[in-house]
Amino acid sequence: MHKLTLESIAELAGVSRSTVSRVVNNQAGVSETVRDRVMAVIEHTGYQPNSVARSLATQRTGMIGLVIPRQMQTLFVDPYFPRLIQGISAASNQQGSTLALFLLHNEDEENRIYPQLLNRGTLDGVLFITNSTEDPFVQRLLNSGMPFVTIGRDCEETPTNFVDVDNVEGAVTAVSHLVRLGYERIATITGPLASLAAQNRLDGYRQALVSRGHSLDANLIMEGDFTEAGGYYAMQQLLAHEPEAVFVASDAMALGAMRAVREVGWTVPDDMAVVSFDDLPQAALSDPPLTTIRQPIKRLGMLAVETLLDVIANGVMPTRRILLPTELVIRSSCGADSFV
Amino acid sequence: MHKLTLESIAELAGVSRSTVSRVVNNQAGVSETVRDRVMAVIEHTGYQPNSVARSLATQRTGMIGLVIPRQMQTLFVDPYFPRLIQGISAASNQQGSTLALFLLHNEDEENRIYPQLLNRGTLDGVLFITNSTEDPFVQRLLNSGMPFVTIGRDCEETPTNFVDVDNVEGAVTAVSHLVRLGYERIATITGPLASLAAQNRLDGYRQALVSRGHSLDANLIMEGDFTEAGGYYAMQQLLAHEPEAVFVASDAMALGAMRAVREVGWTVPDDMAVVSFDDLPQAALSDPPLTTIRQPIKRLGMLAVETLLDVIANGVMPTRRILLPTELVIRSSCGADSFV
DNA sequence: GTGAAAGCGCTAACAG
DNA sequence: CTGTTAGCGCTTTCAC
Repeated sequence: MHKLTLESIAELAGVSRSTVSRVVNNQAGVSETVRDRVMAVIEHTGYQPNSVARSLATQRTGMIGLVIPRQMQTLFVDPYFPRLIQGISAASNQQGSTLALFLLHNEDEENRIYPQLLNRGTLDGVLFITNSTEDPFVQRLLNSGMPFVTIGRDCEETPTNFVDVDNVEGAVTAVSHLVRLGYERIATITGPLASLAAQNRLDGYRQALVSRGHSLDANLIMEGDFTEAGGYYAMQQLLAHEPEAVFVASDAMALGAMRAVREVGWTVPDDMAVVSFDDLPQAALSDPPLTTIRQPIKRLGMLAVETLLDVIANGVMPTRRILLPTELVIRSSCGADSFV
Repeated sequence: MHKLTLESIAELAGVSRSTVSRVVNNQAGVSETVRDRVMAVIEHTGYQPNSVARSLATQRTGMIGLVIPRQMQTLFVDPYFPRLIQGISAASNQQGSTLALFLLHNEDEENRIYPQLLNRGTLDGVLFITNSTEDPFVQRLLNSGMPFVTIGRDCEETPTNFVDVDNVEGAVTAVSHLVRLGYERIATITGPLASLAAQNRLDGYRQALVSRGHSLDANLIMEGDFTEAGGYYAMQQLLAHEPEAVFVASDAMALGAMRAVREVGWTVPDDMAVVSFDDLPQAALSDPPLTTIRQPIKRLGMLAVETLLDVIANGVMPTRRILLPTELVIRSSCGADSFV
């Protein structure tokens, strides 16, 4: 089997290279008969255009990069990453793009790989996962003119395209639910406040309380780190201040928090109502099952790709800033049952 | 800033395109002075060669594809995938390759994407994750002449390059440990036997018992599905046959199995010793902590990449068939403590 | 040591 | 409607 090129197909079909090119790219201006003849040859030979050559000619590769800097490697501990990447991959398959993955493990790799991503003409665009509002790579992306969309970064100052879950709204929903159920002393265990998601959820907590006429008590706010152990420890601190209910900024922390509650002989939700955030698979299986805010992670990944392709095709303006709504999933940890 | 090409650098440095190319590619046959001069211009302008053009000329893209067919989407439920992909990514960064990710979600996508992977000249090689001995894609890879390495597939008939954890040896180690501790009635909960890893671990269980002069009892072999619930259910069946110890083919199933043991009022390891497989983070945190076989997953990913690059550079012969050793991690679920 | 020239396989004006 | 002709940016003989 000889190497198949446009040229050889053209020869076999008795037409010129351009005609074959037109047929392959489904362009108008080819007669039915010729088109059919060429198609037949293509089918028969199993010809596939060389995408590298095409990229060189069109200055487009059809490839998008997913960049995950080293701070974000924490993604890998929970099921966030797998679901996100499934969404991203599904959308990029569907749109005919190919996905290049760049996990940066250390600063050296970042220094070596970032310039390559930006200058070598390999990528049509970049998806960048971050939750810091001041990652230096964003500035470099901006300077390079490379189309990009960030996932999980909403920054007021430099208007960049981003998609994220609406963490503020989710937290407001969670806390409002507790208020509605009649709890008075509502505490929160936050994520690490260096993370934007953690900040946003804390903001939501505050907004919900204030808008419902509750006062804020600094003793009822405890910083965690999104891990089970962190939630456990934070709850131990919190217990001294006797909250009736707590909004925990992640399911993993909620599991730890409930462990701490159990250990002092209290029960959830009777002595302490819990609402958390994420809706991991474990959330439904815990004892008691968690009332939590479900994040549409896979959807978020798909939307990120669609937004990026839109930016690539239609330019950066206007800036796309997309927040995805969350959903309150009511189970028993909040004590809603007793009110029904 | 004008577009930077070899041509423009050549002009700035007052030399020809070929000379710049030689400098960029670190080839011999350029005088010190000229080389330095060219280097200076490159540094100063920040020139990066266009990799698409280079690929077209060299017929190499420096890109490897990681293909995950739909059966393997189960990878995403446990921490296997994140760790594997971290290893793959680390090695491919280190070797200067770029990694393209193909998650195939359904048959349509497989049909559409497989031909593209094989013919379009985009990929230098493919890493294929599977645990079926008869995936049709392997045959297509073979026919296409595309260099590839399989992860998790050891098939005697068609000799293909693969890397995997040595599941047989791991299981032998686990079961031998139980035998050594003096247990007589040793059961096993297997993975789904459609999976090669599950088969291998069952083989190891049998080998260990037979080689130690124990007899095999079909009542002590129960098929699970690698999930917590599956392990729970399998153990419930097993309890009727009163085993003293059990080798469970995954940590997740072991957690379920221990739950079933607890529910009938038995304790681990006094009434039932448990050894499992994987060494997930949870294995150390369970009650009691699991004695288990640790798999070097990240290492496996790195090795897969190195093997693939070796195949790409040096041809498919001889066939590389690499099995990575596992490690027995002794904690308390096997009752070893009481013997120390 | 250095440069000229011929591709790599495709797209995209521009003619006819 | 179809073919001719330049490129896309780089590598790689082959002369000098």
